Amino acid sequence: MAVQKSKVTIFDVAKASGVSSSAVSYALNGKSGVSEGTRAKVLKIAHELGWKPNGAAQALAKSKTQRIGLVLGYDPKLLAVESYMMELISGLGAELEKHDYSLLVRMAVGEHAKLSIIKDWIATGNVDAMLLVNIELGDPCVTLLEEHTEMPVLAIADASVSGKLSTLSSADADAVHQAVQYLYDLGHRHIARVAGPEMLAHSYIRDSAFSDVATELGMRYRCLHTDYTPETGSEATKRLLSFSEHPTAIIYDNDVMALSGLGVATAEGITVPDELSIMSWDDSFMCTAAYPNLTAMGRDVVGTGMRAAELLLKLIDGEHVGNVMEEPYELRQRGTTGSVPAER
Amino acid sequence: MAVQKSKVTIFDVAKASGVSSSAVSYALNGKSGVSEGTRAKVLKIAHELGWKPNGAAQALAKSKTQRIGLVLGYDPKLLAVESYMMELISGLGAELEKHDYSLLVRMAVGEHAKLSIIKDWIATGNVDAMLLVNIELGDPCVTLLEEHTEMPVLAIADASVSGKLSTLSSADADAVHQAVQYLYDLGHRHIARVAGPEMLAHSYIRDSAFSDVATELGMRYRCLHTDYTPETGSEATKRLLSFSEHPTAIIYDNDVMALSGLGVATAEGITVPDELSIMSWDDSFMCTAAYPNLTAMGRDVVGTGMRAAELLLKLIDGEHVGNVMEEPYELRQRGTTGSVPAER
DNA sequence: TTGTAAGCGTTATCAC
DNA sequence: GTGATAACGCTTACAA
Repeated sequence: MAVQKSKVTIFDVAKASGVSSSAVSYALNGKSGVSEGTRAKVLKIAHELGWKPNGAAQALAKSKTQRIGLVLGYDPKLLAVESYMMELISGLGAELEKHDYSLLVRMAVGEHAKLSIIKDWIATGNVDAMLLVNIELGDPCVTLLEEHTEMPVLAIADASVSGKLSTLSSADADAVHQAVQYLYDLGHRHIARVAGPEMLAHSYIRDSAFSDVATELGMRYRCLHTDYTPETGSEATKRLLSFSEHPTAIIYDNDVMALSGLGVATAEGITVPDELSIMSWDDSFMCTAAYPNLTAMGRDVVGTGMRAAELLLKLIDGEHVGNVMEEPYELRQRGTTGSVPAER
Repeated sequence: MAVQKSKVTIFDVAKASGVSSSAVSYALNGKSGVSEGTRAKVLKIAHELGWKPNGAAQALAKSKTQRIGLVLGYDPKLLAVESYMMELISGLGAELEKHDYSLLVRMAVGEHAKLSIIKDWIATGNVDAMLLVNIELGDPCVTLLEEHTEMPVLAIADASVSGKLSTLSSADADAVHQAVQYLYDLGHRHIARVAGPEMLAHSYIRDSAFSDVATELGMRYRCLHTDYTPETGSEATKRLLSFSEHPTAIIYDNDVMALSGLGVATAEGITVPDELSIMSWDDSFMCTAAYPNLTAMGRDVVGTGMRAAELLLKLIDGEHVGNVMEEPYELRQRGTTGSVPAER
């Protein structure tokens, strides 16, 4: 049972069990073609010898790598400022693990890096399928992958930006409705939003939804875009509060900015939530660590990762997936939102 | 130049250029064995046909996968609560990208999962090298990898826990010195620390260093362990502040807990930094988003990831690495630390 | 300089 | 049921 130094092959197992290499292959893969007796013997010996299939050889013979590809945009700031990606990877990885799949990660650093990594994977066959995240408006990656139907792809995005690709749709639009209605019910009639980068597709989706819902409810709505950092979040907040008739509620696209917004309000002597309500779109540990705890729109990102893994495996099996809805967001009411003051 | 649907092989390139497959291989790999004329022709045709090497075939022939393995402990909370891992991955990935390497990620869910993933990689040869992070005290992974010298490994850890493995050593011990000395110079003589899980090797390293330095300087020092979440951070803070003679400064092992500690102090009417100084060990966006901004011990984690990638590639090339020191931490003084009140 | 052919370790297709 | 043997696509001696 000692761990073998030199790698053992099916030929070694075959010799040790006195059968042919193909018999070994059948036995190990649970296929018919060998008697139960020899199968048992082969399995026993393979285990004793510590045999494991060589990944490269298996991949070459089966044209299956047992790998899912994930391209991350290289912006350490963006990646670090939110726990979204790490949670997604956690769920994805945990689910893939059950099916003997691994996650192959590459960083897209530079201009057309993302596109060329995808091209590379299509040509080299280094992954069995890909997960596409952070789609931008008019993203060329979508077009490329639409053409290459031989590469299974799942997009995590709003269905309106993922073209013909199979999609795990975010519940953003619904959540916007939920959030705005919540503030409306609290009496707010003038709200603002501190959003992420404008070119990100999901920013755009939220932008539109916010505008629509605010109009529908007859509320005043103002939106400023940032790069997700607390600095730009603070700036935006200051600008919003600089008007005498400032909004009575601000929704932030991530929790770091919500936190910095809370700080700005405090520094300017504006009481939260009595004079100003604050909501965060992400619900990370930060929201419960802050004082007062931040009201947030939360969702189960780890669960989304797991769901994505399941769908990817379906796609690899040639099953149809289409457009699947993500679990809805949940409004987690905490200490930074309240009813609007009777008069101002 | 149209993208080929069916994969093109070197034989296709060979036929199209009227040479043999080996000539093509030589030409494409920049090896001697072909005239410059044919090389140019082959390269041109290969490009026109959109040829890219098949990953599995190349891996099988060269016994090189162009992949680095990373095992993450599956605890979405732990992974999400800090940006450390995502930053490390960013740096790692960006540097690997330059050398045509990818990152293969697997989640260790369950008891001995980490160990068996490592065993799997040793046997299947699915990665060329491994990065070992989050080593625990007496970690069996270290022992296993020490035996398998054929698998290049870099540990990111304190050299005292990584055995004979090549190591990128954290500068934790030095940083502890720096932090405590800083508080001492501000007049603090009674400090406390809210630490992470006790079984993590780096917690232990810091534990020891803190004890030593405090003793050396003749300071009172108290330490409580948590699971890194804001809830346990708050609890620990409350306990520390419940004594009439409470510490005048608290250092937290991560920024979420520091933030929650700040909240606890505020809620109890203790002014920061006038009556209590607070420091965070990690410096993420949260520290500059909080109000007041949190003083923190920061370091360039992305840079550490890049350095790790370089060292791993060296190891793969058979070079000696040994024990390399990480860049030192940097004390980033902000609004939550100050001199101790003249009398209490 | 060029082409032929033997690996690399599997899986899959055949006859037997 | 079993065992040769040919793919899989590339690298690399070894011949020509």
